[in-house]
Amino acid sequence: MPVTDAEPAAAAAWLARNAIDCLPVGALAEKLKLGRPLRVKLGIDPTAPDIHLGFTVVLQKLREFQDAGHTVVLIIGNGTARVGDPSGRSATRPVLSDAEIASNAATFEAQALKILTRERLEVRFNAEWLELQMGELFRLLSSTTVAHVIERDDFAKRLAAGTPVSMLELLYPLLQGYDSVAVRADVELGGTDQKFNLLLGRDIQRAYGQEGQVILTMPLLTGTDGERKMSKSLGNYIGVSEPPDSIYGKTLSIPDASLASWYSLLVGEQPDPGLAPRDAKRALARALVARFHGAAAAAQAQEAFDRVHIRHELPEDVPVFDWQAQPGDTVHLPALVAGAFGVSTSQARRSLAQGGVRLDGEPLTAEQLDLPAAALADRVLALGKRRFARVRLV
RNA sequence: GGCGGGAUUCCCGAGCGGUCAAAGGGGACGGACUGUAAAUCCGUUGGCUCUGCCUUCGAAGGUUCGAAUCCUUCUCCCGCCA
Repeated sequence: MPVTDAEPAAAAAWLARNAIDCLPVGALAEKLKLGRPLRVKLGIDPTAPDIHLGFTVVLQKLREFQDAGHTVVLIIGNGTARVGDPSGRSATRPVLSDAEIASNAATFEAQALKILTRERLEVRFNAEWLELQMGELFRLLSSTTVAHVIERDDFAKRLAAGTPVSMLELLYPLLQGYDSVAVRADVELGGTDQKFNLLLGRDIQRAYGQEGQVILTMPLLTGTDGERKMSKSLGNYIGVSEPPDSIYGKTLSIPDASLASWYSLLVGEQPDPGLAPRDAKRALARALVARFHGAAAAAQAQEAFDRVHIRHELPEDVPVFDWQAQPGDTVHLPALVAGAFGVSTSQARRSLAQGGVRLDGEPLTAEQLDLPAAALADRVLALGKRRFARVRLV
């Protein structure tokens, strides 16, 4: 696909339409006027091998650049991962081992290709150029002042609060900027939390005699908790590689208040205003499953969810749990429940006491701690609303 | 180099030498309700052969009838001053 011949100002406006910042003002249109494919950079910290929905917001923007004929330069930060990105962190991040970095990076590209196209994609590892000689490192360090770096919001907060900030972390933004120099980036994307780093990249490029990159920041997607940004370490994320049922269910679990922002960041448009929140959420969940697993899987996920949660029926395929007993034996329920669902015996007792365990839909009471095995054979045990196991005596 | 502070159950964070498996919050789990695994409310939240027993409070020793709470040493972390 050729570089789009659309009018540069209009093209720039389109690309920046849902971005928070596109700086400097007017610079993107100027770059587009060059009439050549731009080099659009995105740096990835290979700490988490799972790409989650929040990250796809940025990836989709990259895809738009690709579709317009530009080149995406994906930088796997195997060099900088030895440092750890301090963005938004309140504590020092642990440094990853080479082995962890390698395995994480390996799964990353494959997942990114669920959204990016392989054409006009350049994948680079920054360890390639981060073995800096002292002289080169000094040149990089002299491009930036301490005052400038500690202006950054999270550094400022941590310093004010007296929490530690290591020299290594201070160095991170400079190394990220050096990446821009190394790949001669025209544009760099990131979440809004990356604004400082992206801007610093401009300064560093200019210190190296290059034209400064345009920076484009995308809004951060809220996590499934509806409060904090989606992040692997906060456990409020939906990974693009998760199974359909999981993506569907987790999407339905977001608070209604998150619907509008999820729609705008993930779908690109708002739901039909006449749609009830519940139905808008179902449509969103279906769209997301369809995006990563196909329309058929989406329909199936919805059906599976309705079956279990709305009609309170059994899932289509209930896992079988083998239990060693003769039909005449007595079965101690806490042990059975613990074994079937992988919880502790104590936890199983609590669930039993709270009426959280059902046999073929009938709640078991705390008094029935022992049942004859024959009463359990081939019946379905349920813990809570969504864990099922069919008991099979062996 | 000097002085001081801290390490508690998944996380944060309270914990007079006994009544501490350890407050409170978060998270998680279960229940009720419902339009969903939303919201709200209630309950539970170390393990087990469970009216009792066992293992936890950075590590190792010690004092004591008895320690998360006192002492010693050690490891790690942090602040202030230089």
